[in-house]
Amino acid sequence: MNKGQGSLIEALQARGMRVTPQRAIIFGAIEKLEGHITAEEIFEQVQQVNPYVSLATVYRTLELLLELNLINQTNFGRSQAYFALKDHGPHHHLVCSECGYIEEFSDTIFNPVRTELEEQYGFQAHTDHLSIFGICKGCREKLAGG
Amino acid sequence: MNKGQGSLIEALQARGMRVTPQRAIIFGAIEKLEGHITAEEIFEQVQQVNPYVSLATVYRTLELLLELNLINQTNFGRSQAYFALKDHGPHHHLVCSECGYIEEFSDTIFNPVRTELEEQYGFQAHTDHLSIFGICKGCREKLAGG
DNA sequence: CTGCATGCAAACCTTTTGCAAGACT
DNA sequence: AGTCTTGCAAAAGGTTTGCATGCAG
Repeated sequence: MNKGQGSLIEALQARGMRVTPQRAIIFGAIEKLEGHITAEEIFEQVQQVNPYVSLATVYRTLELLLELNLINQTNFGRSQAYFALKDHGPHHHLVCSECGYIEEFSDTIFNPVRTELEEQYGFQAHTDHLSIFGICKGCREKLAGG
Repeated sequence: MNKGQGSLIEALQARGMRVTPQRAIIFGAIEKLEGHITAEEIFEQVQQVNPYVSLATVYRTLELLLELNLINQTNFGRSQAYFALKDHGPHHHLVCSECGYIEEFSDTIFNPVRTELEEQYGFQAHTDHLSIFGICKGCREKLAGG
């Protein structure tokens, strides 16, 4: 599923979109940071490669990637948006309310829920990228212990 | 479970917090609007009672209610925050990506998911207020038909 | 009376946008 | 060459904050 380095460039080219240096740098940053990252984080990473790329361009590029369905956007209950490459299957996140730790888990766990919603409400759920809050293993042990 | 009118005032008094006229008006607005409402909506409703209450106070009061765990905050994938009284049991929302329609469903549907997360990840999930996106019944029919 | 709450306005943070200049195909 | 993209800076939208004043307890 993972398309490796340069996948975003190829994806863009395949759709006949322009691959500008800025976009290439931004793609590189996203691929390097790999995970759920904010526009600001991408921007900082981009700055290290070329300080003349603007934040506006980062946002515009993210918008483009969203339109092309190459990344997805979430906000883990926080004020900024988090972005991630869509290169490793549908999944969701456990977000620890104590320490902020984020762990992935597979979408398959939601299969029964999806079925239920379909049957009960006629609702076709796109369980794309949920964030479930709670207490992670580590924090539970810490809290229990002391 | 529903504590009826005035419940917020009582809850505040019980905790020894001040009940100012502004807070009373804001509480009234929240109880009247009953549902998932934005700070702005609360503000507008409050204005109809007393136009001298400020938006800042609305926000400060909402913050207070959050701290006291009397309301919860969600953002249905949108930029503003939505608030709701915590007076009718744990539940979640189906948000239609087509028409914006929002429907509630009970938390019990997540029981298997919670168990699974506990067993697999040691994660204690607080499935408080999830928003699941998808296509609602009405829109599915419309899309299928036309 | 005292400290917490308020109003106002300005600050803040994240994201979006208008416009002229520049670069990709 | 023509169109799409960029940078800059300003605007926008939602939320928070500093400070002097006012009111609840």
